Amino acid sequence: MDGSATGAVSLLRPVRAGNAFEETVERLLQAIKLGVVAHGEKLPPERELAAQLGISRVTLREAIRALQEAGFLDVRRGRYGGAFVVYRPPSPRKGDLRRAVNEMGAGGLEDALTFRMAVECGAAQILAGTELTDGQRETLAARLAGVNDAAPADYRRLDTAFHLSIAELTGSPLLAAACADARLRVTDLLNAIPVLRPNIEHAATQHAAIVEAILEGDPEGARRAVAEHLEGTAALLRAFLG
Amino acid sequence: MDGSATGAVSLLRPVRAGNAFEETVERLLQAIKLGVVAHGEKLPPERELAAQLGISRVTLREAIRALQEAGFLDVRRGRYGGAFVVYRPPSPRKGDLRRAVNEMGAGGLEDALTFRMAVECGAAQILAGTELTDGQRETLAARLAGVNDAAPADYRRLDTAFHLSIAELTGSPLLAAACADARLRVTDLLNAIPVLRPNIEHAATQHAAIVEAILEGDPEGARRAVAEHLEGTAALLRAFLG
DNA sequence: TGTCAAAAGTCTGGAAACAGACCATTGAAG
DNA sequence: CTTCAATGGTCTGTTTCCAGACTTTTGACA
Repeated sequence: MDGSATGAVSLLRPVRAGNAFEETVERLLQAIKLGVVAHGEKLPPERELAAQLGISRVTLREAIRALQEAGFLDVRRGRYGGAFVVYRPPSPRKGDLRRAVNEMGAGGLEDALTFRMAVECGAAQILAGTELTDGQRETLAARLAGVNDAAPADYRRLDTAFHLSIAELTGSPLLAAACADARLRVTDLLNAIPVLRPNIEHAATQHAAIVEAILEGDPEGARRAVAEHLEGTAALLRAFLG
Repeated sequence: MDGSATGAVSLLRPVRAGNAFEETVERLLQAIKLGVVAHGEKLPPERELAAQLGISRVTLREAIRALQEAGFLDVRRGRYGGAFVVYRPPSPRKGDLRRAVNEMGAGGLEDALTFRMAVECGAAQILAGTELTDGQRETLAARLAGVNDAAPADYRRLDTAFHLSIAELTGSPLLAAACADARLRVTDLLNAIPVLRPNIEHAATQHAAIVEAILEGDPEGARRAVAEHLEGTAALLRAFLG
């Protein structure tokens, strides 16, 4: 009477995310845009990076070359050489946001926001409910300070670092990966709206509340603070979408 | 001073999950063990399934053959033929659980449980915070009834269906996929412990509480109910681990 | 100023995966 | 009892991807 109950939502999904080359380009681009590898820094050596990504050096090199030709990387040979990030997030222009939303497809925006809400709230709540070591407390404080001291050009990057550190501190790689994934899905959107003074200040207050709740060991409070913060971001996006 | 702030936790992870063949075998096996395709039912036709999985028919056929030789599938030709599931979850034996845990590697158990806690709680909370249509309410009630009426042999399968339907009803495919993934990571563990009467009854009470909170639109309550339920499952696992 | 280690660049043979056409089998329906 | 559509089974050529050996470049350091 029930049959294939689960609707097969997840088991018939693609085994491989298409083409290895394209997937690699995408991944590297995310690392660059997200600031995992900051401007002026270089990617790990090809051999090492290929191993980490689980692809052959040939495929990786094709991806790197594509990014080089697109102006994201500057590749230098010889010892002390490497693939250097040559990219500054451009000032967002009108229409970028709309375009980014369209790229996500129908329902993609709500999906991403819902997903992010679920995993980030969960991470904060869990972290607040665990005993923290001094080292963990310091890391959290440092990341918070990092965002607060950020120059506008670095703001998104350090904001990302702050959010992800919460997930990482839970000690669950799966949860951390989910939060990173969620963040990735909204990066293009966030990069498409300007970094405004009042928004930063508002976010700073909320960030502080999140950290406070976590350090005090208040799971409910931490969850609520993150939810409020993310609601704010979502509202901001919707506002810019008019 | 900050550098590669995010620790690169997620961006240097493998682009492809190894071998397409092995990955496909794994995926199909999960679908079978999880009961997405129940005993006696058949997989979709090869051509269709290959398209859904994003792989070639050749690769899919290799995977099907492997599962056939391992005794999970019975493949019949001709019209009305197909790959029929021939598998009954065996009664768990002592030692199965330990083995399953060891297969997950160090830290894998806590990781999976933490991840599941975060995403399932998030899904329930979000669902409880949205306006539900009559259809959604009915689906939820039906799944709850399904678990309660389940024969022991079907219990895990219908329990899975219940849990996943919460995530699916949020309307966020990403969240649903995350919950499915979380569930998958504990299926082997759950299958390794016996389905005992008192546990089922206890779970039934908790399931009812979850549904009630969701239907009443009580996000906090829904979250708490799911958390309690999952804590119970986790405790059960730990108990069997001694 | 020469050395040399670490990095990118190049090449080749082979394995994995794919696309698509075609064959063989089956059992329900007419 | 014949038909035939749906399904699994097979084959061929192509593309993608890989593993690994080898070459070239570069700049810090002795």
